[in-house]
Amino acid sequence: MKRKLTLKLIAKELQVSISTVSKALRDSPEISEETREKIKAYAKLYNYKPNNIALSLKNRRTNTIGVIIPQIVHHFFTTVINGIEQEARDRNYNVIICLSNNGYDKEVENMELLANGSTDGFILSVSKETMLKEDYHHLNEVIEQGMPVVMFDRVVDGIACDRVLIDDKAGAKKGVTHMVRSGCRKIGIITSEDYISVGRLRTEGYLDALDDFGIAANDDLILKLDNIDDLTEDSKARIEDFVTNNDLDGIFTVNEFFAVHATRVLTKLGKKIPEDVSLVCFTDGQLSENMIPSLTAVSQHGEEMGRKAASILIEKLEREDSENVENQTAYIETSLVERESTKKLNR
Amino acid sequence: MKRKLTLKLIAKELQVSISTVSKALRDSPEISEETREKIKAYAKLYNYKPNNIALSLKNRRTNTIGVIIPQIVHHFFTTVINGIEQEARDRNYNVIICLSNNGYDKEVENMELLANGSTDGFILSVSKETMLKEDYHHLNEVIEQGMPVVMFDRVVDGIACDRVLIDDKAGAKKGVTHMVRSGCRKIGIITSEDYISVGRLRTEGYLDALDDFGIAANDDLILKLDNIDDLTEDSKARIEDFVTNNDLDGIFTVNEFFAVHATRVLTKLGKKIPEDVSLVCFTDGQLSENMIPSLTAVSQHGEEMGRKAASILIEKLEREDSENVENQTAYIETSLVERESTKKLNR
DNA sequence: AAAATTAACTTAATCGATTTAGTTGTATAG
DNA sequence: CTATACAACTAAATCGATTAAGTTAATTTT
Repeated sequence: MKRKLTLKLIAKELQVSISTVSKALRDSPEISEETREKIKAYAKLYNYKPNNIALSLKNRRTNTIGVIIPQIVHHFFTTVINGIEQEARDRNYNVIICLSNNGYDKEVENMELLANGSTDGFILSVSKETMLKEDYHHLNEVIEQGMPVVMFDRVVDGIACDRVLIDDKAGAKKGVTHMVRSGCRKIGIITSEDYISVGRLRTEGYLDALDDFGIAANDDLILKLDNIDDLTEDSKARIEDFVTNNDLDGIFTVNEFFAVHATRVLTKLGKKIPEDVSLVCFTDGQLSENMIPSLTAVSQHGEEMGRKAASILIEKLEREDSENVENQTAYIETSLVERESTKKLNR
Repeated sequence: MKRKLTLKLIAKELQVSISTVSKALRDSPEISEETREKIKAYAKLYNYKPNNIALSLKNRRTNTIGVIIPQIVHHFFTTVINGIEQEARDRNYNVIICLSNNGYDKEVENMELLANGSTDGFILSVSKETMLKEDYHHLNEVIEQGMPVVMFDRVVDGIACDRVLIDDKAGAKKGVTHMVRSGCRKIGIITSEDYISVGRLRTEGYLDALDDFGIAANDDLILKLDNIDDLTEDSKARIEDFVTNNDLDGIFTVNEFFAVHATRVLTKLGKKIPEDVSLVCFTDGQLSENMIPSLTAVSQHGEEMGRKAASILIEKLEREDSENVENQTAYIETSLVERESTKKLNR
C-alpha cells in the first residue's frame, strides 16, 4: 500500500520547499520555468491530487452542498436530487445527501453534523415530524452561522431562507379543471391532512377549480389521510370506503399511491376508467406511466426543482454580500400529462 | 452573523491555552476539576461543536463512506442506500452519495474526488459503461492507496475487494421454478445482454430451473435487451413482438419494467393473467406491488444488501490488519413474493 | 563600485483540532 | 533545606494545503 502523495513528499523527493511545490503546481511566476516543469512532471507522473480536507480547512469552504430529505425511496425526491447533482456538477460543487427518515431528531442531527465544516450550505425538505413539532431552531442556528439554506417542496414559514416550491395549488387546479372540462361534475379528492403543506395547497387548488366552474364543494367528497408518502392499510380501507360510498365521476389524488388504490377499488366495483370515472393524480412517476390504464398526472418536474434550488444556493455562496440579498421564493410550474385515465377533450 | 465557536475563541475568552480547552473538553485528568467544569460549561452554553474538517485532517480519517451508484432514480438502489445509511448511522459513520449516471468518466471523477480525503472507503455499483469498457484502473488505484472497496450488485471480477451480491441465479431459479410448479411449460424470459452481470446470472438461473424439470431451453424464448434500467421504445417494440409471436404460458423478466410492458401486451392480446399466462419478475418494487394484477416478484432485499455492504466496509476500516484479511463475497438471499400474476400452488 | 532591483526560493503563519513534550509552582521526601 | 515528585498548565508539532513575509544571490541602475 503506497501512501497518498502530498506536497511534503514531493518537496522532499525533489529537494525543494513545500511552498515551491505548491506554487509551481499553481503556475506561480515566482518559480522558474525549469523548476515548475520538473515539479509538474513529477506530480503528473505520480498522479498528485491535493487533499480536499486540507483545502477545505484552509479555505474555510468545502464546495459541498448538504442535502437533507425525508426519504430516498421516493421517486420525486430522487428526481430532485438528480437535478441538484447536475447543477452542482456543472458549477463544481459536490453533494452530500443525508436522510431524515421523516424524523425530527435525525434532521437536527444531520444538520449539526454537516454544519460542522462539511458543507457550505443546505438544501432541504422538512420532515413530517418537524412540521408537526414546529420547532425550527436547528434551521435558524445554521442560518445564524451564515450558512445559506434553500428549502424545497416541504417548506415552513418564518425562516429566513430561500424557497423553491412546486406550484401545488395551480397544479392541482390544472388537474381538476381538466376533469371538469372533460365532463366530470362530481369530483372527489383524496388528499392529506392540512399540516402537510403540499397536501393543503393541493386541496386548495381543487377547491379553486371547482369554484371557477361554479361547482359547490362538498366536504364529503374530500378525504384527508394522514400520510402522503405511503399507503398504509388504514389508508387503503378509507380509500375503499370513500370510493365505494360516493358516486363520483372523477377523482383527484395528491399522489400516485392513492390513485392506484382508487383504481383497484374502481376495477373491483366494475367501473370503467375513464368512461365512468376519470382519474388524475399529482406526481408523474413510474406508477402513473406504467399503470393499466396509465394515469393522467400533474407532473412536478423534480429535476428542474433540484437545479433551481442548487442554483439559488450556489449563487448565494458565491457572492460576498449575500447577507443583504433578499430571500426569494421560486415556483416550478407543473404540467399536465394526459394519459388513459381521463377522457380526451375536443378543443 | 456569529462566527462558529472554536477552541481558540474559547481559550481566548477564558484566558487559558488552546490545549487546556481541548483537554478539558475531553475530560483529561491533566486539567483541574475546576477549570474543566468552567470550560465545559462555557462550551455547552455556546453550543461548541468541533469542526469535522479539522478533525478529519488531524485523524486522517473521515468516518465517512463514499457510495457511488449508477443512478438514484431507481427503487432498488434507493433501498440499498437506505440500508447503508442505517448501518452507517448505527456505527457512527456518515455517507456521501455520488452518482455515476451509468457513465465511466463520472464514475472515475467521483472516485478521485472522494478519494482525496473525503471518505475512508467506498461502496459502489459499477456503471454500465465501465462494464463495457472493462477499465478498472480507478478501482485499483483507490485500493492501492489502502482504501477498502465493497462492490455490490453490479460487480466485476479481478478486483481485490469485497463483494455483496444478490443471489441472482438462485433468485431467478426460484421464480421460474414457481411457474413450472404451477403448471407452466413454455416459459420465456425477457432479460439483458450478457455483459450486464445481473442479467447474465438471472438468465443462467432461468436455464437452470428449466433444466431441473427436464424442459428443453429454446433460444427463441430468450429475449435479450440492451438495457436493464429502463424501458426504451425499442425495447417496448421488441417485447411486443416477443410476447405476441411466442405462445408462452409463462414469462419471467429480469426487472419490473419488462413485466409491466409484457402485461400491457398480454392485456391487448386478450390473454388472462395468470390463467393463460403467468408472470414473474425480478425486483420487488412499487410496480410489482401496485400493478393490476399485482406481480409475483423475486424480492431482492436491498436494505439488507446495503447493511451488509456497509458492515463489511466498516469492519475493514476498523481493524489494523485489514491488509491481510481475505476478501469476501457475501450473498443476499432473495425471496419470492407471491401475488396475483401467478397461479396458487396447492402444496 | 555601491545601491537598488529582481528572480527564485524558503520560512513561517494559518485553517481547527489533538497530543507530545516542555514549563511552572507547590508539596513531599530524605 | 535541598532534591524529587507531582499537579496543572502551556508551547509547539502535526495533519496537508496556501500565502504573506522574509532571504539570498545575481543583475541592473546610477
